[in-house]
Amino acid sequence: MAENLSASSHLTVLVNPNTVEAGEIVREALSQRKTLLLIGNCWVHYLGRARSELEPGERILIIKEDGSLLVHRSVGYEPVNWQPPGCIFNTQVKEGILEIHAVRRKPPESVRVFFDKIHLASALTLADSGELSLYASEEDMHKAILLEPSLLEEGFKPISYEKRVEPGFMDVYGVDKNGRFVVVEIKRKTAGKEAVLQLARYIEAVKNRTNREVRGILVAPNIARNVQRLLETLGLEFKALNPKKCAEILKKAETKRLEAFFKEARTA
Amino acid sequence: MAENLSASSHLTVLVNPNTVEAGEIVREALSQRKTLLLIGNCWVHYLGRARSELEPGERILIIKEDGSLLVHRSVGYEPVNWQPPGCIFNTQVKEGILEIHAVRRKPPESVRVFFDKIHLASALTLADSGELSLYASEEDMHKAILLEPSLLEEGFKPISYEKRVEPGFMDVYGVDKNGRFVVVEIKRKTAGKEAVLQLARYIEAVKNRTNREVRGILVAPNIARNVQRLLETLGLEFKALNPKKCAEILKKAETKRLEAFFKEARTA
DNA sequence: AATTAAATTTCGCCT
DNA sequence: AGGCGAAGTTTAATT
Repeated sequence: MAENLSASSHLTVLVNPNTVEAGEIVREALSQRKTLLLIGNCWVHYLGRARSELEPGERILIIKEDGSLLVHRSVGYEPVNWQPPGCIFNTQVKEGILEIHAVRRKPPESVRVFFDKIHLASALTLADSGELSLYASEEDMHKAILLEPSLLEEGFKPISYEKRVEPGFMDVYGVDKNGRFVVVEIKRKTAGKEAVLQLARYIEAVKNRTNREVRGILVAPNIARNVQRLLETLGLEFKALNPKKCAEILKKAETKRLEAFFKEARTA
Repeated sequence: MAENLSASSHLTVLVNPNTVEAGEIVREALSQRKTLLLIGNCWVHYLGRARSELEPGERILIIKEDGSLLVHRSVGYEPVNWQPPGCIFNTQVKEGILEIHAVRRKPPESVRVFFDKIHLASALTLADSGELSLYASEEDMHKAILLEPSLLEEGFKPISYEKRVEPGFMDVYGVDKNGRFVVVEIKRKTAGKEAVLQLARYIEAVKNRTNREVRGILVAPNIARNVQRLLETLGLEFKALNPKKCAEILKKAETKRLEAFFKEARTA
């Protein structure tokens, strides 16, 4: 009844296989470290950090080469059931039902997926060496300010970055044109209460250690209106800076300059 | 060159289609609110809260009925590129390249996926009304009530737990704020007739032994409608309680307990 | 609608 | 290996 379409050794496809035929595909994928794709009616038991039961319904099951498992419903960004990479799998067909069991240690977890009807089964090899480049991340904003300190304000001189202090890591740390210490907290998107409080904690820590006055500047594309008041109350400052602009600056700047800066900063 | 397998109106599958043929499937899925599955060589541009570029490689693209988009690589739990539900899509085939463009407002974001080779294309309808239950065990519900008796009602004080009486073991046994005895029967799922009758038997046994008035409370996420009448007839009460909520309470309590322990350990 | 808190968070980096 | 912080976090609950 199933129609077999093996387009190549990289792709096996079965449409409407019975559970035994599907089981073969599953074993092929798991044993040969291929990606498995299964679409059909299934139910799922999960037991581990929490526990869940998923009633029967038609879903998409994906098992990847790294031993991760995803069960996706017809809606939603997140999988309804899953297992992170590194699982060990077990498969069996009993009384017309295909069971796939994924287990991992640390933490001990188990996901069991049961299929009684499979619409599509496929084992495939995905050749993928392409690289993902993420731009305008928060780290890029750090770099941009180190590279072009006037982005923060005229005369600012960075001393260190990602410096460890009491509550965590300060994004950027330096002195202004008048020689006063400046702690900079950077957010890629609208700064909320958390960012302000975080900055306040750093300020407090640095004040205690240096026994000198310290300015705190929050850098973000914008700040929540109610948070603005909190900022002022705590005697902190805000500097609007667009991540996009940082990306452009980084693009213009040569990698060499950045490397040179870090080398110099390290020896300083 | 493509092999067409329309197993039913709910499932269209094309193996090794050209980009034009694949484009038809994409449009079918998008216009009819079906789930789209595309496997092939693609590259992706993302622009929105951040920005990213994904170099060419073989991946799995899923577009769901709710307008969410996922691009999965051969490894990893997370999609390499995605778009949350509510996107608007645009498709075109130009110079042998299939482009799918997903846009959403608030925040303004755009994901463009380009395919130049498609191994598998499918449009499908996933019938899925199954419910996901994420919960704690029945024993966890017992513990939660013992830990936080107000979950049952204000002023309740548990006396014993899993106490042996004539027909078996009572789940929880205590007194209410007026000093009246209370027998509690707990069910993790919808309470049925058996649960009510079980509770009635305990009540009877306790009444006979104590010769005092005894209240009976059935605790469950909900109760079957016809059973509700039986419950009232027998003079029993119902208290809705979600297993998930119990799990949360236990988790919080555990956290507090640990914090207390560490604090004590530190001072010791 | 905006904000806060949780998640079976996952993921990466550093100690 | 464990711990901490960030994420294009997403999602649910709450104001």
